[in-house]
Amino acid sequence: MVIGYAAPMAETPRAPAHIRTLPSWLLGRAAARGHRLVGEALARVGLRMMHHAVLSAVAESGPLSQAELGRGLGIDRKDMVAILDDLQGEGLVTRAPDVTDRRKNAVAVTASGRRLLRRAVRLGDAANDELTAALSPAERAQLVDLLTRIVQPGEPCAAPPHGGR
Amino acid sequence: MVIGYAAPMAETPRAPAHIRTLPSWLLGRAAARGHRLVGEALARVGLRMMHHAVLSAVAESGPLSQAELGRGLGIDRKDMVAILDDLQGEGLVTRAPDVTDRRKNAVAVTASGRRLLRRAVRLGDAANDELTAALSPAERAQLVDLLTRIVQPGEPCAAPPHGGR
DNA sequence: GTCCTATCGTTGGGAAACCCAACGGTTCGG
DNA sequence: CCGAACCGTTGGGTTTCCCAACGATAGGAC
Repeated sequence: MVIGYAAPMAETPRAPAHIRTLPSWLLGRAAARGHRLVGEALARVGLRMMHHAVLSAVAESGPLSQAELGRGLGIDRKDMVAILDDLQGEGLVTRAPDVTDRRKNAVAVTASGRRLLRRAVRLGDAANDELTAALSPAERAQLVDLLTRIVQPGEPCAAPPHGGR
Repeated sequence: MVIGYAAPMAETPRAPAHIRTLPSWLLGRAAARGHRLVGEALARVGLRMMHHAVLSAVAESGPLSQAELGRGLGIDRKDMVAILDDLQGEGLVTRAPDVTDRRKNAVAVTASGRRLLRRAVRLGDAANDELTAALSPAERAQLVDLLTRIVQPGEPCAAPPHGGR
């Protein structure tokens, strides 16, 4: 039972049309490219994306607990431990017991952490420029706006509504 | 805790997170949400995202080889084997040796595969509607356009015309 | 015809991110 | 005092991505 098709398959190697119109698919592919670009850029200062995000959050919002960091960035607690182990091991952040709540670790950025972050920000920004090279500044701003509204469907997860007690 | 160093540039009253303005970060978060929503939806018909993508590509572009599928969808050959093993095991696609090139497998969709795909498409579309619920139709179209232009330049695994090793 | 290169499917390994569930230590309220 | 809830830690697991081989096959060079 041979299907009698005479198809020069080499002509259309791509384009499943339907899937390419789905935001979920496009988001996945675009995120993969962004992850690759930014990952390669940050690797030049020995950082990974998540490490960069944590370092940036700590440097901006002062001493934070690991749980607060995880909620704010959407990182799992398991991974947060490993990330902070790495950052602390390289002297980029400090993990000190919180004085007011001994359950928490007060994560703070060090001087060298702030210094490295400055370089990482430059590299990350450059990678993002390359990622959005096909977009005009206005289009990029629009993309950021649209994505922000997709990521936060209702309220940010940092503030759960009153009810689940 | 007041950081008292004078910012040389325009200081914003509050800069919540520099990370959240980076397209790469937003893309990652948005893609994660889309993956979760679509994944849950497709799970109701026993499909995963990649399985759905492969099934859709095969149903659209007729018999294809595994390598062509992988290039068109950006899926690794290793994973493609496993995906097709699953799809074939459930009778959704057939893997027959290509008559013109015995290296290739001619992957084709079956009747039940096409039937299941129809349901999967509806579920996937609904999940994407929920994903982009905060966007107007025009905004969603704009998002698709912007994302398409971001994904294009790289063209993940497309064969480079010249290059080589 | 014989080589040589490239591709195809398959198998192997590993990395990174994601999610869930438990445990001891701690805080807080009843 | 006791239970509920939180925190950090460790333990499972899954999925996607990338690299490198191997035998089998196709196409071209000679």
